[in-house]
Amino acid sequence: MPRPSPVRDALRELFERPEHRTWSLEELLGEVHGMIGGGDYSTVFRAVAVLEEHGHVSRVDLGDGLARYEASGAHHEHVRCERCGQVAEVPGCVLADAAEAIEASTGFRLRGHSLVFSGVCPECAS
Amino acid sequence: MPRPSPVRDALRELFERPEHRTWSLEELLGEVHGMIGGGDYSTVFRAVAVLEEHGHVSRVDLGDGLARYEASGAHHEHVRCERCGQVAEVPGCVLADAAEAIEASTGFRLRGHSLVFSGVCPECAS
DNA sequence: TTGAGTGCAAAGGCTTTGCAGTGCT
DNA sequence: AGCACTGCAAAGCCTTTGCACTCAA
Repeated sequence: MPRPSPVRDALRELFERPEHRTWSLEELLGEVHGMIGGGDYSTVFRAVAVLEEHGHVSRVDLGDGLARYEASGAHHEHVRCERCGQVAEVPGCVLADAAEAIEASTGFRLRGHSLVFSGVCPECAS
Repeated sequence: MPRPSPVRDALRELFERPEHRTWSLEELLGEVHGMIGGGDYSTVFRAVAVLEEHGHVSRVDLGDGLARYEASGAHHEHVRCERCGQVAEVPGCVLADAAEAIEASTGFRLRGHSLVFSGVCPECAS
């Protein structure tokens, strides 16, 4: 039996929050720090790696060179502002229908996809 | 007036080839080396940066941590094999229709998107 | 005692940048 | 001479790993 893991527990709790957003490792570290008053970058890194292996979280790539993680489950895409980096969510999955056609045309057996829209958010546009 | 740039010229020629694929910096360096017998990683890097600024090529993120570049123009998505890393193209753009709905729901003004499907290619599946 | 969980520090891998040399213009 | 283009080398940034320590089982 594994011994208690405050860091991983904090992360698990974090990812169970109703707000479904993406977290970079640094943001996760900050949250963990606030929750248990400790924690280390590498520990967080390893903890999310375990959570990812167990299917609790998914690593997402928003194209800004940072690894981000989100709770598995409700799948959706993201929009990232080219100017300020703000990330918003796109409700619903736009691609459910496309998958089948793509499998037929490429011969690949699809298992996932990563879609990031980029543009300018309302604040930056004004 | 800029003086001649063998590296950039080679790259421009490379990106004008009919085969429309993505290139990592290392692959580009290899090609350039084969074309003009010289070239350097950083030179290639700066050359594609210029080409990108001028809108001739686009940087694409396939989610494997490598920067890749493709000729601007015909836009399409990619499928990357989770096992061997092979990249295939998805004919047509699946997302033309979705953009408008997304702008309405998020308030972002969209300028682009990055979509990568992942799965298992025919070779790896067998 | 044994090994999972941690921290600290350092290694890796790729991208970017600094700088001095070279050759057009 | 002035400056764009290059190469080489080094700096940056994140991610990932090594190692030694602590503590529950």
